[in-house]
Amino acid sequence: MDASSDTAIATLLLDWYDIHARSLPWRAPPGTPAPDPYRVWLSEVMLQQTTVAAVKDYFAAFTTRWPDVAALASAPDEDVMAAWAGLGYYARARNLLACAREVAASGGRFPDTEEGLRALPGLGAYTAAAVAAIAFGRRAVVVDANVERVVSRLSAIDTPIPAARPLIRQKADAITPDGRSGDFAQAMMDLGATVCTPRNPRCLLCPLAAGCAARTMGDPGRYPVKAPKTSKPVRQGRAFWIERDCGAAGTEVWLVRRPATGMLGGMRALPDDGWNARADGSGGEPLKGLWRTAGRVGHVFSHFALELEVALHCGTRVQAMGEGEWWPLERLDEAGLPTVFAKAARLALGQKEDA
DNA sequence: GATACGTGGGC
DNA sequence: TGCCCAAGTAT
Repeated sequence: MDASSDTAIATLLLDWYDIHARSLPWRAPPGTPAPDPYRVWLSEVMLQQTTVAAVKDYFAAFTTRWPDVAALASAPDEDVMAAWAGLGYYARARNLLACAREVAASGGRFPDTEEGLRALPGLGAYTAAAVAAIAFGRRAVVVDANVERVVSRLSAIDTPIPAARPLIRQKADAITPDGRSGDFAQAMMDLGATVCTPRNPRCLLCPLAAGCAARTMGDPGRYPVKAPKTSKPVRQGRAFWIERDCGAAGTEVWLVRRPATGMLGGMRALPDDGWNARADGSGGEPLKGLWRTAGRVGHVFSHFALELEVALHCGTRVQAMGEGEWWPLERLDEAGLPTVFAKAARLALGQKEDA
């Protein structure tokens, strides 16, 4: 593909975007001034490995509660972690706060260059390029999974990802125009999300179909080529649901805070028997007395699956065990439990209703 | 380069 | 139903 056709790709794509751009809460319409860098940054971090549909409510909640970077920087850790609960990849929330505080401490404005952005916590190559392009109009080569798919199809790249990444980046660089940087980046992502989809791409609607090698060869869905996935181990574990003043008004449950790093790091949780990605749980109940089983919940993490037995202890005047807090059942939805523990809680509460 | 790190939706 | 996938980053 020569330079003139590379230019043609950008023109065709931007013309398509002028008509078909998705309207999203964090986005400015095509050709209009860039949105607030805080909102661009926040949305990009939330969107890392996460679907637009899942992000929308969280983005609204965060921007309502913390309208600017100074407000977010001032928020207590536990409030931000709880607000992130359910969105996954919790290191993002920890890095989000660290980044907000770093920006706030250095004057309250985000760096306006890709290099400056890349130095902030939680901003890797993709996010730094995306914010530089979308919020600051900088020319940047923005490569996410959508761009990888579009480019690997345009050029029919047979090398599997991740080995193909340097070539994909080079091809993406070649078609990235000097102007309309933010629009171009978002146009590539919109094309990938709505037309050049992973399965059953809608080539008849694609503005780039005429120059697409994969389309010409007849099987665009074959790209990008990826290495086969390895299967996930299945681990066994137990979680402990401990109530005090069981059945009374104002019943509370014992919650702990997970260590700051690792699985579900920094999140509120039920006590458990130490299950992790590498081993089944092996610890005993944190409290002597009568236990019964509520049942099991299944949960699939990014790199393993868990079968979690939920053990119940319903006592009166239960003593506190180590670090943790008694949490009122009627406010449990505000505790910010990660999904696996929210499932366990639902099971435990269902048992109570049955009893 | 390989691995750890969540979750929900689509087919 | 189970597998694939998503606007990746840190180590």
